[in-house]
Amino acid sequence: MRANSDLHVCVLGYGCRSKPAPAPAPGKTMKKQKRARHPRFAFMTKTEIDHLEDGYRWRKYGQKAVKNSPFPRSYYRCTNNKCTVKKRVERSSDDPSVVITTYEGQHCHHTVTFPRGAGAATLASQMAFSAHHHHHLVYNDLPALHSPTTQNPLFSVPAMSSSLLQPLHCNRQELQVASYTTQASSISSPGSVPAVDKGLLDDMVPPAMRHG
DNA sequence: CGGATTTGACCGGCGC
DNA sequence: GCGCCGGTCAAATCCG
Repeated sequence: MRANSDLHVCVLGYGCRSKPAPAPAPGKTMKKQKRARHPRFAFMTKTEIDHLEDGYRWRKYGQKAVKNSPFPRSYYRCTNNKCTVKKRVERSSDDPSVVITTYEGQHCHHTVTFPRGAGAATLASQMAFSAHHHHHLVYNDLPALHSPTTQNPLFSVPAMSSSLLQPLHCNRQELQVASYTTQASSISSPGSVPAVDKGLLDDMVPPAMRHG
């Protein structure tokens, strides 16, 4: 059962930790890089589903109770062994119906299965990744995730266009309908955030998807 | 039986 | 220096 009745996505932003990556201290198993250098971005999804399907396969590798939230935070890693993308999933303490998903890194492969019910997650993630590619959106770091009222969302997706729920049938025009340019410009102060243009759209839509 | 999930322990960063 | 906290590991467990 997919509770996709009220899917609402807000891309919060992305950024790289500005902290210098320290030399890997002599730990027991080289504890990876403590400070990730990968681009990160987070978006909020108003959904009852904890783990949104975004077209990629994720393996859960941890779960922790976090200080600011009564809900645990889950840690996922892309199951593709060549892909180091990670994501964190947690519920907003302010609004339990809102799931905050934080992606870290970029997929080096396409989706294994195109999402059906939760296209917003994929769309938002691809938008943000694409935005990173195009240097359209630059955040120093993530804004306060736990303060949805003061955040500065880049995109807002109040309602999932039915076209987005048609996997493999999304063509350029359909996606353009859902490119949220007007939403983004109305939410953000003029000029601060460039609208999602066709170039961006072009980048976020895999070639295989375009001929619909 | 293989892959995914759970869960407690461990480690490092950071603030005090 | 110490304690808190977030992030990751890895063994155990679950599930198809």
